[in-house]
Amino acid sequence: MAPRLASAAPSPFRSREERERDREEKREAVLRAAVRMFNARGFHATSLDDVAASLGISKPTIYHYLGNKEQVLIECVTRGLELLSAAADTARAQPGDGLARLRSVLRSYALVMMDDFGRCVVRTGDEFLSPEGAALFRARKRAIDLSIRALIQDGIADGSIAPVDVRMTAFTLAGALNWPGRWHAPDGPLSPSEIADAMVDILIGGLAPRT
Amino acid sequence: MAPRLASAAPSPFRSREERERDREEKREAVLRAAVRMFNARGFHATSLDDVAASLGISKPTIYHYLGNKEQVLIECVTRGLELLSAAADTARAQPGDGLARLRSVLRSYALVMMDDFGRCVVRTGDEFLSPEGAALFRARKRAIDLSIRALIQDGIADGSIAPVDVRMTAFTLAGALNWPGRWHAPDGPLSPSEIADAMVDILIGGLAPRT
DNA sequence: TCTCCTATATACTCGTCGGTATATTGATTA
DNA sequence: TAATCAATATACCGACGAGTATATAGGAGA
Repeated sequence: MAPRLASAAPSPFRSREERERDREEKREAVLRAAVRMFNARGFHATSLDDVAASLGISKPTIYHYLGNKEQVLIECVTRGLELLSAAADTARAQPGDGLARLRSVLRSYALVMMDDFGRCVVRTGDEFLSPEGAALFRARKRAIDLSIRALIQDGIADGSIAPVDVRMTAFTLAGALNWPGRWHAPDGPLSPSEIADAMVDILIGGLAPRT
Repeated sequence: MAPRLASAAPSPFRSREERERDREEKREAVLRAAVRMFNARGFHATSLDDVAASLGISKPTIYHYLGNKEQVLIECVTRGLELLSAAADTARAQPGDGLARLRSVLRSYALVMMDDFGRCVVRTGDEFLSPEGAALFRARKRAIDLSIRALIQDGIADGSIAPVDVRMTAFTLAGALNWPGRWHAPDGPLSPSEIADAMVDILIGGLAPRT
């Protein structure tokens, strides 16, 4: 049999980068499986044995990739917080007045809340984390809150938003948008995008200045 | 020494009703202690030994009054749901147009969410309950949701509320008002009443018909 | 080829916690 | 006064689950 070209038949011998990519991929798979189970059954009610079983591997393998159970949770929450931060930052950099940009941020925020990792942020109370974990967690959530507040400020400054209590408004908006993270079922009749649009419309309705 | 009047010196011998009242009082004390710890540390992270210790009693005493751990949680959640239902029903029966009555319901709802038992409703996901418990739980939450929807309908009918998507509006309003149950700390600078007013104003703002 | 590192498994330890068996005390009732 | 019941405690059991000790197999590098 003629020897095959390297490009046609990928060698079973992995290079350095390939192995690192493999490793990353496996880590990611563990995280995905874990976050799904955490969301469905709760953190304390999910054992790492369960997570391992759902991937057809054994518990020590999870420890090999992720250290310990809290670390798994922290990585999941961090993923979610990163999505949220990204949503806030990119939408904030767009053109348009304050109200338009706020709308855009809220929409993205709502969508993240219907993603596995976004959900996890909302479902993970401080009480599940160690004090250090909780502090980190709070700091990141605060940064996102400040982003939203800044946007509301901008809107008030440029006249696209009525003069409201910035702090309470940010709390209220975020609170409402967090909620789908608790009840949204991916198989419902409305798509995440439709839900996000509907909620944002309702919330934004009261902010425009009365003409 | 002269014998005292019964009214002046309460006898140490308790009557039937007194004993029943005592029992009820103790049950209530257990529930209060439990709900506080559940809210602070999470259901799974709170052991009944902890709850018992916080009352200076022993675990079997809790079992004597309440059966088992899930029962304790169910009673707490039920208390909260009753407060919520009561808030919805009494405010709904008041005079005024739909918008005014909705405002009143939302305000009461928000206040309940800053009470120990109200908080517990929001912090207790279905995943903590047995299937039967979760079903009961969902049914009662649904009833409350329907109350709010009915009120929005009324407001649309009488012209005090703009024609909105009733279902999504009810979800959004309730979602926003649920949130204080997760972050509100009783020692913050704003009183529950102030928070409730501020949130309701923000949420209601968008519902009045544009003139 | 010998050694070392990575990935993975099996099988264990140990603490925690829900729940229970049983004893005790004292008031209630027949 | 004997029998009973309510209230409470101590001491235990059994399960579960986080985390670990240890073994193995095979590729990577010297």
